[in-house]
Amino acid sequence: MGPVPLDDLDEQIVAHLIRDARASYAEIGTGVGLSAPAVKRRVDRLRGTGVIKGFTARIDPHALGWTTEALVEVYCEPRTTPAALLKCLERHPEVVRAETVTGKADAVVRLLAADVRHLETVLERIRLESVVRETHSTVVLSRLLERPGNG
Amino acid sequence: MGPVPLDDLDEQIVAHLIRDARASYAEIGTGVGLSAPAVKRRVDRLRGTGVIKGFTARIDPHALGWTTEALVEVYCEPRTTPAALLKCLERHPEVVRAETVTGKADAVVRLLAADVRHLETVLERIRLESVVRETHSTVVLSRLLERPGNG
DNA sequence: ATTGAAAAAATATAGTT
DNA sequence: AACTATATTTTTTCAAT
Repeated sequence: MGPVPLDDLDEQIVAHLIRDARASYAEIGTGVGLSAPAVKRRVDRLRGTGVIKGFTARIDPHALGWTTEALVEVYCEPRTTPAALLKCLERHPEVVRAETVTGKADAVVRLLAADVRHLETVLERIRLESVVRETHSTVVLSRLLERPGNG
Repeated sequence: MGPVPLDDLDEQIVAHLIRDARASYAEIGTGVGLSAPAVKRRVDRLRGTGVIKGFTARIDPHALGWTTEALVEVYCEPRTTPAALLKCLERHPEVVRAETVTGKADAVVRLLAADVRHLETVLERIRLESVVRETHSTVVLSRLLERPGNG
């Protein structure tokens, strides 16, 4: 699982797939000066080595009426394992992302809720979890910048 | 720009595309009991209404040797507009995401760096920006949970 | 708004340099 | 490791219900 070296062609192919994951191999090939089968071989290899984890649709939650996002610092009870925290968090569908962090908090959790009222109920639900000691929330006002792929 | 209502079929199609953005229309159609053209029409409509913003490849930064992620609270100089902050942040390719937030900080920025040394140089660069007054960083230890699509 | 059929395009799998 | 050619699959278009 060491660092996988990408040549210029791989980088261009990855960049193209980040921009448009449904681009045809032929289209990508035109851009990088490769035939469609050659592009496919490289994409297969990039998936095999784990560089490309998969392809996903980017959804606009606002268009669906999910207007409220929050970043929540979660403080856990002593001796809570990451696995236990994960098991607890994945019970809540509003949790869109969670990662353990350095600092006072144990994890930062991203929540997506329909509105502030919904957000409040989610936070209540999460604070009821036995492994959660405390939560500090900040509400997201607007997305300034988003670079897909890693974002 | 009001909330777009999705019926069950739309929801299933969106869910399928979040799981695999390169799935063929025929494959999606088999899952939801629709013909390929019918699926395509719905996907086109979902793109038109902005529900689907696009399709992207999910990259594993670790596989590429980008091992260090950080969440940075950015405190701006008084009267800094979001537009000015954006203009400043997009100059730094390590900024993967940025959003304005409630609370003491003005924005939360996600950074992706090759290593801690690289992270340090990025933070120095950002702190040199005239609109930035202060930064509080926390380093990401591990991704616990990630639900693609909105994540 | 979906279906079905036909045309066009893209993909997978060869074999070749 | 990449190209060309070919068989197969998929996408797209269009007419019809």
